[in-house]
Amino acid sequence: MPELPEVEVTRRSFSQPITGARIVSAQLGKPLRWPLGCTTDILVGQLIHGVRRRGKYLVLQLDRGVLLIHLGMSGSLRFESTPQAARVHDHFELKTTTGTLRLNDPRRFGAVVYSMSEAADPAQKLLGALGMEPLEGEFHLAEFRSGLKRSSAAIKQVLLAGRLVVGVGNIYASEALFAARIHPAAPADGLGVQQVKRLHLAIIDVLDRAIRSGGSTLRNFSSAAGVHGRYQNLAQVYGRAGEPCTVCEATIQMIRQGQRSTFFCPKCQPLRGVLPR
DNA sequence: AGAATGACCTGCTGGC
DNA sequence: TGCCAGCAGGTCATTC
Repeated sequence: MPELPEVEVTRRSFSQPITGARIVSAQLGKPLRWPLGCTTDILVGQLIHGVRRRGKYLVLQLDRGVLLIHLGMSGSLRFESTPQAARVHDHFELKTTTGTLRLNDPRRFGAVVYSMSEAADPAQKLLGALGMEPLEGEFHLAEFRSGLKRSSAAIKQVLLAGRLVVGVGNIYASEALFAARIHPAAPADGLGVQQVKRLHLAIIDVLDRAIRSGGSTLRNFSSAAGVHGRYQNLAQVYGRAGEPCTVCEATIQMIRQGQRSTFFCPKCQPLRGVLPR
C-alpha cells in the first residue's frame, strides 16, 4: 500500500500527538519481516522526541536510539488518543502517555526495528544504501542524471530500486514516467537530457500532489487518523489498462516488469525515436 | 559487479 | 456456491 506519499501522510497524521509522549508499553503480535532487535522493556519509559521519514521508513527518535517502522505492502498505522480494541492483523502496539500507536499489516511484509542509533546496525543496514530524498533540496538534477547514466536497466526498475532516489513505488513510477513521456522499459543510461529533466520534475510533482491528496487508497490505505487518500482518482495510467489516455486517447497498456505491473500510454511514451514536445 | 529472479505472507477477485 | 489461480502499494537474498 504505501509509497512515499502514503508514508508521509501517515507521519503527518500522528507526529504531533505522539511527539513528547513517553512509552508506557510495547507489544508484538505475529512476527513481522524482521525482529524488533530488542526486548520490548527497552522501549518502556523512553520519550518520543519526534517522527521523521527516510524513504518509506518512519523513524521515531527516542531517548536512547531510534524505532524504525516500515509499512511493507499492506501495513497501516493507527494512532488512538483514547484506547480502542485491537483488530485482526494488529501486530505491533506502542502505548504512550498520549495515545496508542498500532501497526496493522495483513501480509506482514512490514517491520518495526529498534536501533541504538541511526548510524548503528540494524538502522544503518536498512537506511544506509537509500538514495536521495525526492522532496528535499538534496534531489539534484546533476546527481540524478549521473546516477541514471550508471545503469543500463529499465528506467522503471531503477526508480523502484530506490538506490538513486527513494520513495517512488509501483504506482508513482508509472505516473511519473507518464508525466515525463518516457517509456518504462527505456534503458536508464539511454535517456536524453530533456527526458531526465522532465523525469526529475515529474517525480517531485507526482509525489507532492499525491501527498496533498492524502495519498492513494487502492485497497485500504488510511492515515494514522483513519483518513483515506484521494490520489487514485488523479492517476493518469496506474490501474487504467484498456482505458483511453487522458492526453491522446490511445489505449493505456499494462506490461510486466520484474513481476510488477507497469502502466503506460504507448503513444505518449514511445520506446524509441523523438519524443513529442 | 550489475541485473534478473525468488521469496516472504494474507486477502481479494475473477473465471470456471 | 465453491475452488483455484493470479494478483496486490516492498525489498532483501540468491542466482545468473
